[in-house]
Amino acid sequence: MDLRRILSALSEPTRLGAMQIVCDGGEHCVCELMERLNATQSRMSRHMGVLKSVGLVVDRRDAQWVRYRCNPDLPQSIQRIIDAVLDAAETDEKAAA
Amino acid sequence: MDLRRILSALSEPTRLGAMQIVCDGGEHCVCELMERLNATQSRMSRHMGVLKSVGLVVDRRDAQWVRYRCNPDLPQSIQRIIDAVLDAAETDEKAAA
DNA sequence: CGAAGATATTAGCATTTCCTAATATAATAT
DNA sequence: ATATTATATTAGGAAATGCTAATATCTTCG
Repeated sequence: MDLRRILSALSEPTRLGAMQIVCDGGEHCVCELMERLNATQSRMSRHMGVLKSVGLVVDRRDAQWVRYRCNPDLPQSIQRIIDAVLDAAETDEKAAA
Repeated sequence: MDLRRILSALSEPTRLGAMQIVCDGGEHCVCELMERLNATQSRMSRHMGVLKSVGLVVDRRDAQWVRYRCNPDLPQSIQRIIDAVLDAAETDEKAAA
């Protein structure tokens, strides 16, 4: 778990948005993420690749889909960061609305 | 408070190191930070400028020195992120030692 | 005032990051 | 087999980031 790379991964808005979706406990295919985050297929796939490479998410092939979900085995110190960041992101969104 | 810029600021090692020092509750001049973080004057000054511009630290002129300290008025949602990140950084360092 | 110390800023360059467009791969359906 | 759907990867370019070296600013000291 490379803290620097994790923070860097979270600092990109589309990736942060993906984490918000993916950390609801469920699984989400790239096509769903693309649509909800308004991203092209290539961009979305690439961003999910980054999140996967730093260990924040895991994926699983399911027929023609790839299902992403939050990595359930994150170290506690990292999980606390994710929780705090997602909470702050949510706070932001409410303030903006 | 721009979450994206805050995470980006924290993702740079010298700046994270500066946050670790500056968030001990005290004040620290650039010359101290440069020395402890092994950075040139220009680099250190620039990095502190970034931390200041995103609101993570505040500064104060004191004779020929500029004293930096953690911004004491951070929103709680941001403070939680800082705490979690500094904690994870410390965990990392202990693991590496 | 002129020298010295501390900090900030500028200029130029190298590296990284992110994007689009195009192409490749994998699985399903006809 | 071929077409379709979903995803990944590649290539090329634009923009952002970080560094060094040099210069400017501000404050103290003699």
